Amino acid sequence: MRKKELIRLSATKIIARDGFCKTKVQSIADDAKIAVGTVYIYFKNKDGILDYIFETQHKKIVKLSEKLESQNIPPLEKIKKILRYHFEELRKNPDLSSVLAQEGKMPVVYGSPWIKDGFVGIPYIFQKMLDESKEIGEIRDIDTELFGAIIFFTGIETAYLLQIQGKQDKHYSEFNELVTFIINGIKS
Amino acid sequence: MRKKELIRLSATKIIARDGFCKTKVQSIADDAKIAVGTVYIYFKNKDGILDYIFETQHKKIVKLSEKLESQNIPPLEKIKKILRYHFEELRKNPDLSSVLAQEGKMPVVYGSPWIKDGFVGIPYIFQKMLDESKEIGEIRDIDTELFGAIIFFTGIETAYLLQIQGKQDKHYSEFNELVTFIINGIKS
Amino acid sequence: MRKKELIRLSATKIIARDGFCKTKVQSIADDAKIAVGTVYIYFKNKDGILDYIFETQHKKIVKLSEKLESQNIPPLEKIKKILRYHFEELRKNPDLSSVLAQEGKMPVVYGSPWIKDGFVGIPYIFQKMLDESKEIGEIRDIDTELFGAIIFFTGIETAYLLQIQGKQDKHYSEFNELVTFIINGIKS
Amino acid sequence: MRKKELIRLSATKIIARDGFCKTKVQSIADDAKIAVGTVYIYFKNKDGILDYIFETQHKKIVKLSEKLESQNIPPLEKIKKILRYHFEELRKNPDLSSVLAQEGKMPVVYGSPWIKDGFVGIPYIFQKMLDESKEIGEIRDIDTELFGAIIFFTGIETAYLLQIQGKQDKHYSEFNELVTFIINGIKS
DNA sequence: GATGAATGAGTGTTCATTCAT
DNA sequence: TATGAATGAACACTCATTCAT
Repeated sequence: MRKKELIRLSATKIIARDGFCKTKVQSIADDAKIAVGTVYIYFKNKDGILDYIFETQHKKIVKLSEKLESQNIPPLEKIKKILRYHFEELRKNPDLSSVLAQEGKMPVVYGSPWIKDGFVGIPYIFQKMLDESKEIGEIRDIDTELFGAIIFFTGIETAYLLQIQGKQDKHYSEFNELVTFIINGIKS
Repeated sequence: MRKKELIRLSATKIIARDGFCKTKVQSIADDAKIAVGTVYIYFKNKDGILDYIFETQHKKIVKLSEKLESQNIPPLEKIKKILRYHFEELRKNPDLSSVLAQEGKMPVVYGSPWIKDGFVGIPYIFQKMLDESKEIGEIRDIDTELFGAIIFFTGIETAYLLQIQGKQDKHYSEFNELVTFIINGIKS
Repeated sequence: MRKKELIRLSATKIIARDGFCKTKVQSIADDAKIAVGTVYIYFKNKDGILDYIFETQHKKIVKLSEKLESQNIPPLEKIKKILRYHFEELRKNPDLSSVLAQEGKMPVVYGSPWIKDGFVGIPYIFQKMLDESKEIGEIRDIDTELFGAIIFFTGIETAYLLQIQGKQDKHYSEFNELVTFIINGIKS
Repeated sequence: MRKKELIRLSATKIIARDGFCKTKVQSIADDAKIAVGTVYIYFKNKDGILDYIFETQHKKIVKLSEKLESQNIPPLEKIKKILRYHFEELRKNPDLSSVLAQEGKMPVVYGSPWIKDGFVGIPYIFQKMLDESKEIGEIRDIDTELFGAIIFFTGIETAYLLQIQGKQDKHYSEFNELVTFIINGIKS
């Protein structure tokens, strides 16, 4: 596999376990069975690794949302699809949900170069969809900026909670509960 | 003020700004205008300071929930009251909402000595209330363990989001939106 | 002794032996019988230690030259006195002559904060004295900027050469030879 | 050009700018537009590059001195000729004068394999010439070992000083001043 | 010979923690 | 209690060197 991806996967595993700050670059390298120095060929520094983890996930979602935009789907449905996709990703990679939940609000992330259209950009995508939804009367009059973010972070959080509550197997049904919760919570 | 409280407040301020791991004990001491050594009279170590921040907030909520238990209030109403109280606390101390949101899921917290009946204990309180609520048919048949945690963390998250979105002044109305969102989301 | 001086002396010893770049901060700390961390209480970084060594020597010479300025001494005599003083310093501390000779022309030194009136400032002091000397016809028409520097660096170099040629004991007579060499070299 | 020479020239440029210790082999390779690995085909290690720079210059001077030996020239004249040749070399390659002045007294150089008859050998050549000169009464009774070295290093130093004082164009006249300085300094 | 990705020992620097005052 | 200088283990990052291609 491409070395950079190898490092991303090992880093996700270790950071999920130890937390970003307590994670040693050496541990990541050990897990990836490469030398420390190699990490620094692909990443400027330790922060860069975390950035890349977020960036990768961010890109996937943005790509999906762009694809959905070109389709004629009701906005709430689009939100559901993105949530489902993201949820499925996190189910397949539980460590990722830990990292996103644990490190997703760290100041370090907000100082990242990709922040301009970064992870925080996804709440904005949700906001736009909620705006559309509001216009056609699907949902009631909520603060879409706030709820865009709430919905996004609640999604990550729920995936994380399922994991620490040992309910990985119920992912599918619990996800439906979550969607029902959200939709009922905002619909007119 | 009692030195220990002084340290807690300074620590909350600094940790909110820099994140726990990047925070230096020296910075906290500087902010509190005391010597580093003094911190170690009141706290076993750096982790102990974060513990104490969570513990303090936890105790307040447990105290309130115990008081509510002795009263004859519908369970959903109890949840609302606790959320409102917590929200009000976070509004008065925005740094606290940053700390709770940023560090509340860190492994470090889960390794803390007070964890047994700790911060994570609050979701359990919510769970019990949701169970009661479910029994009397106020809400539909949800996974109360999961939703106890979702509701609790969403509360903290929302307070944090209001702050970074610069909506401190709309705290009250946004809180009502959040409560409506949650109640609508779970009611039968 | 003051810790900072202790570090300066140990650093001079170790740098003379290993060269600045190959010198480990740990070695300096070991020699000074203190912890590495202590070095960083007194110095911003490793470069700062070298700066301080130069700065200290520079200040001594500037002080002497200021004292001489206030006296009614022929300029060539002033140069002799400064050279003699510096030479005597280097004889008492052979390691210092190694450091000044070896590191005195490194780019690192030229990037130092004290460079404005720094070590390179001493050649300028010599230049002024040569200018005076030229005016009164003591010496011939030389490029005083160039020879100010040549005389200064030759002084350091000679002290260094005496050391590596194992002639520390002949310091006094060799110094007189050097002075004669310089004076004969520039006089009218 | 032969790769080894290419590397020597690039190394001289980079070392003059950054100092030997701070110079990365990668930088030299970049400047020479070759791969790092290639450097290690022509040189055993990084020190070897510096050795070669000195060795090259040393060989030229030894060659010249051997040629001069076979001619019937007064010893002082020989010294002048060598100095002039060396000076001219340094004028054509200012980076070289920086390297020789900056690194010529480093312990690293004294640990080099070619040191036995190495760069430090040139002072010895000068010493022999001064001995001859002293015998025929051209110069006064000086410590020829010391002055052989002083004269040699002063030559390098002066070339270096001319460069940092921005007097490259005056090289010729300044050189004559230097020679006059030295000859007057040592003659009977 | 030439390459440059990979290596990993080595080092500057930080910072939680201690303890003599 | 309070102090803050001193400690030294720990860690991010570098870079000379190697070797499979």
